[in-house]
Amino acid sequence: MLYLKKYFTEGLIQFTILLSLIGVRVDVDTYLSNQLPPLREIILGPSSAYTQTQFHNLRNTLDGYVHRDSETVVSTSSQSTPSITLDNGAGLEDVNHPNATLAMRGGGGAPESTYNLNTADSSLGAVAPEDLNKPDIDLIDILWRQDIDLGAGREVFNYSNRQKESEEEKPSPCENKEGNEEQESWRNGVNLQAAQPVDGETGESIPEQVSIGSQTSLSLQECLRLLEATFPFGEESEFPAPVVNPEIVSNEEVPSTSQGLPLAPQLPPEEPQLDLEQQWQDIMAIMELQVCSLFETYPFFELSTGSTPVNQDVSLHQASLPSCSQDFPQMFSPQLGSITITPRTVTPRVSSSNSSNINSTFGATNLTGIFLPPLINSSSTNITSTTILPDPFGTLLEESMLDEISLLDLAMEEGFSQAQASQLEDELDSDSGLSLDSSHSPASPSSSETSCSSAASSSSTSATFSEEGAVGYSTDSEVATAEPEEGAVGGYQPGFSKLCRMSYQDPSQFHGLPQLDGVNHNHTYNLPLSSAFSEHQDLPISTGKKTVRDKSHSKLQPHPDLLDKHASRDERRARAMKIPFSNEKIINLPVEEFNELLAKHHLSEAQLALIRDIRRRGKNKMAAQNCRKRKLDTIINLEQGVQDLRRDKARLLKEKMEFIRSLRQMKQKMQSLYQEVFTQLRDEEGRPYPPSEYSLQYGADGSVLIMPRGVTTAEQSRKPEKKQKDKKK
DNA sequence: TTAGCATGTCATCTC
DNA sequence: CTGAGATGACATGCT
Repeated sequence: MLYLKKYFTEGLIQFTILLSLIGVRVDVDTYLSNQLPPLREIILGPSSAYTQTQFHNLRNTLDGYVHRDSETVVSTSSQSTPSITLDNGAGLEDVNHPNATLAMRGGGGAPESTYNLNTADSSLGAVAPEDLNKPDIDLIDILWRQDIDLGAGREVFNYSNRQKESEEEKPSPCENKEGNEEQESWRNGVNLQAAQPVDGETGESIPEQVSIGSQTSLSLQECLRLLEATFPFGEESEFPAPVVNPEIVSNEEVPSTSQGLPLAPQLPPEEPQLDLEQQWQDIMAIMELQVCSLFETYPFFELSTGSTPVNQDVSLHQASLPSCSQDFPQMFSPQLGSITITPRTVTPRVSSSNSSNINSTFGATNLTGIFLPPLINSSSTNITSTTILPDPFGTLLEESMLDEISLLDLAMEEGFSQAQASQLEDELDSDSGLSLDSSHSPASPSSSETSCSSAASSSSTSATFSEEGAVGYSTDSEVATAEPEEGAVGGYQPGFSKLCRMSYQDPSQFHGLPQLDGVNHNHTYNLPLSSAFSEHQDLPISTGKKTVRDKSHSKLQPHPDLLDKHASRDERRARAMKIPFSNEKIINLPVEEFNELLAKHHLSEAQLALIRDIRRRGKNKMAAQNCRKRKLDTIINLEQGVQDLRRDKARLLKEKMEFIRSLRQMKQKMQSLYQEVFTQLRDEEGRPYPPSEYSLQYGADGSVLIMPRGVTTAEQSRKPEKKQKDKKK
């Protein structure tokens, strides 16, 4: 845990210092006004559990701007032991407040959470400039380390300390001495629980009965108005007066696991957390990789050279998610900080409420639940860990299913050169087993037909295609001219047909592999030469492979026997059987013309049978070629579809990451508003409400209540009128 | 010599 | 029923 904390601490410090240096100011009003419509539902969404929330004290930023002081988010608790004393599960209790409108409770949005350094991640995620580069980080780190070297411990950055100073400068007029003391102690991370009555049976502190009357400070109204303006709780314009029901308060004493406030063991054993730490370290390592390779240098060039790029893109945001859950226990539990600072304050109240209960608190009526992730009530015990970890890990695993091509596609979109992409793709391997972009072995120079076929089916280079095609064609012509006697026999000339009929209009289409997008889906490449060729016009153009071979032989040994030797079997048979017309005619003539042709000649049965076999085989041959071509086209189309889908997947993933980032920012802002409002609340005596005992809730009707923690929703439903207090929205 | 590939052929099925 | 096409399986030849 210490390691993790250090991680977060340093990260937060670096970031916050940077923010201070650059004077980042976040315009909450503008942002929220624009983002609010979906905000509520987003916040209420299931992913809320992942969202890091953070209570930032915005006392001094009521002007609608959130100035994030770098030091305000630094917490001494970061160095402390993980939170243990979880609040009574404010969220859990919230669930039990069906009628809860904005309820005031203690502890929920504990400002202490603001102190937690673990918010660094969320801060980074929320406000970190995307262009934050490593030198900046290094500079910040150096500055921070200098502070440390100068003797400024991390406590120097403790928000509470600074808050003290801030309060000294701006004392609240409504605060009386008691209130100041309480608030100070609260802000200093002192466990208020220790100073409050604790139920001896349950270990839960008994919330102080507070009657929020008309003396609610004006700042409360202002804050609520601000909150209302930025958060549409409902149509109700007035908040019910928050009234504390003594019964409810008393009921808090009831040990209720149902409230998610089971008595938890105190500090969990140190050892069981070691594994957790290790796991977190692993996650952090992944996050670092992602941050470095994806966000800061999103272009792929690092991915291609770095570790497996696959999951970096995928799990970046996912990996960051655990951090929020990790943060919450400390962020939102006042006791956590107190424990860290004053371990003696650890009480049996430590809550180890499990996530299931916590999740159940994520009701729509639970304002705290909105702002505070479920884990707010979780301690850093193993229970919590086990409940938290599966999610990020599961997500990682799930996202790991994203194939490498997603990143590859992203790279392509990002301008990744095709060569690099191809290289990367090769490295990433292909599950198709098909290498469409494979460098096709050049067709045999001695086979024009082969070259054509190869070019068609195997996507040979255009150079090979055009060159050999031309060669093949001229060769055939030469042969045809040189050896007209072949025509007498009439032969099947698939090669000639291909050369003449195949319409690979643009051999260059076969460039741009591996997609083979330009593959021309022409299934007519095997159509024989026009049947207009008469028998006497039939040229002795044999099949391509034979033609080329004939070419070489024709110049050296133009003997017909040798030519016949290389003719197709059917051609030879046809010659042997003295078939009076060409195989091309036999094969390609329409049935009627074919029958007429047969009728014109007196042929023996053997000749007729041979002719029919030749026709059958010839047609089947073309059919087979077409079939193969179709297969290839299908594969190519499928691959293209896969690529498109991968591109879409990568794009959607990118959008998802952006959404998550945006959501995180919005949640942080809402959390800040929550805290701001809460910290402005004063009871009738002018004292602030301890966040450990009260929390804000809003109801479906839009009313906002401040409710004491530990009050079940059932109790609320029974006596809501006693607890609710309409507040100006 | 062998593997891989392109092509041809056959059998079978469908229309 | 026949012819044509489609397709799986196998054979053949080439690199």
